[in-house]
Amino acid sequence: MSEQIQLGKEVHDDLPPLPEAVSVGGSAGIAAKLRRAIAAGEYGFNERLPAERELAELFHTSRGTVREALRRLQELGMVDRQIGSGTFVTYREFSEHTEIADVTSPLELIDVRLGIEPQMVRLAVANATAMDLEHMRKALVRAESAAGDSEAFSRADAEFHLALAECSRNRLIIWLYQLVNETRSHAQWAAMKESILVPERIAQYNAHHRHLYNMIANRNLDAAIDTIYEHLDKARHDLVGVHNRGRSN
Amino acid sequence: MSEQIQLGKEVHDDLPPLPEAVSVGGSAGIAAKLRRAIAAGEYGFNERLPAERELAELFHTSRGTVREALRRLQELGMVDRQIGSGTFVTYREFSEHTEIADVTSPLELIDVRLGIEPQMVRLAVANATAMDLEHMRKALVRAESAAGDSEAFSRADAEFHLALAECSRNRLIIWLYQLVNETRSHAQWAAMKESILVPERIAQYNAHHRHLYNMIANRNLDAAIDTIYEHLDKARHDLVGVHNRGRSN
DNA sequence: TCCTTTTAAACCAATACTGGACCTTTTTTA
DNA sequence: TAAAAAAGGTCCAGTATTGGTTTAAAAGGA
Repeated sequence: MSEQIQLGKEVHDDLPPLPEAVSVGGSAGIAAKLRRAIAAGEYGFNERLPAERELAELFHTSRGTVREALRRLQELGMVDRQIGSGTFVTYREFSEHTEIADVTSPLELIDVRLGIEPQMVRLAVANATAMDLEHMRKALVRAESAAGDSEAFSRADAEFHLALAECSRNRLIIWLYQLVNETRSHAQWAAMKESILVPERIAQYNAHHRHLYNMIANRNLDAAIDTIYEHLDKARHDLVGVHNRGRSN
Repeated sequence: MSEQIQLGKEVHDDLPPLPEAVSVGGSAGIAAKLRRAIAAGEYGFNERLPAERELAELFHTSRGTVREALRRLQELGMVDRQIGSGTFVTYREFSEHTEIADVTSPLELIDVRLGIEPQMVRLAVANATAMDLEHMRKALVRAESAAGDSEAFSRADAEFHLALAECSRNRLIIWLYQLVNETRSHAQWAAMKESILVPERIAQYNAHHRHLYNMIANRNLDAAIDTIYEHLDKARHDLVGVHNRGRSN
């Protein structure tokens, strides 16, 4: 394992050892090896695999065979490939929090947020420091500049709400909300992002965010509370709308 | 989702013969390395990372690539960047429950409960089954019969509130409340229990519990909500003498 | 033989990386 | 107090890399 991270040293490509890597099976064998390497965490979530041409050389095979192997991994949902960019791992290693995320529905999640976030807002109005507010503002700006990209907005949105949690200056709340955010970033919700986060809704959410930020900065408790309720109510409404439409086939 | 890890057959092949590509992966790879370095504690909370130009040299890459990697880390909420100052770690490690319990004050805990429990009550009124109510009633009876023993009451109290969480039929809420309860039962409370849980207060708490149970069983939302607020307000008051009138939904 | 897989090469389109230069802000130094 | 240094923010054009595709030949197995 030269996975060591030594920033003070040279990060050099020593050519990796390659003992009979081409032992069995053509593309199938290579796919199996890559799958195991990913499952073992050798390539973490969102990390990039070596380029196809590079893998071909490492496995002493041709690029076409490597591509066939990667195609299988893609079918398994373990990697995602992008022209000009690379092949990225989409497989998440199981964490201690993964199980709960897998059995939590988006609606349940909203119900939890309806409990926690208004309280976060109350505490934020009382406790937020200038630096907390600055973090919030930065996430806000990022979310606003990602108006067209549902994926980028989703990330910035999570960051904004986490910044809100940090405004509460309550470490337990921050910690709980990190777990909520983790749940939030998981599968069921991910599948829905594209259909829910249309530009019009993103604009509305951003408007809520900005108003919420202003009200917290102005220490206007009642208006801030109203805004967060409006925000979450709308999120739930948008969510239920998707469900209803989905059932009507 | 758990089928990828299942390999009961176990080919005799060695574990991942695949070389880990250390210095490949572009900006994603560099982001991954930095993320691991931070998670490993190589750069602690609020510590400054090397300057972008330095990192570029260390990783044998250009500044733009390093900036892209730092941008990802910023999106993950792991670092914050200040013009003229540098890039600072904002990531705190809360790996184990005991750690968060160590840094959580009783007041912080009450603030969290003030957010979660009223929502639990709302959901309980809507979703509680007969069996859920029976669990609650049993814990209630146990708490009432422990009127003289602060330790026994404390356990029964935790059980009662957990039963309340289960009435919500929301798995995420139940899971979160288990964590809250864990924090709640942590050592630093032990000393306080004796001074706070005098028989008179235990009697009041029990009265709250019974009323809350009745209101939920009768599906009386408003009265149930009022009761849980009264209960938590009193707990908070008993802690620090501060009265909270934070309800505003 | 016939069919599938693998190899090899070239080209395409999309994206990322590079290596500057110059800016504003912050920090340090003289 | 003023100047210098250092840090992140931004922009640019040129170059390199990456996955996608096609083609044809070679290899391997039933």
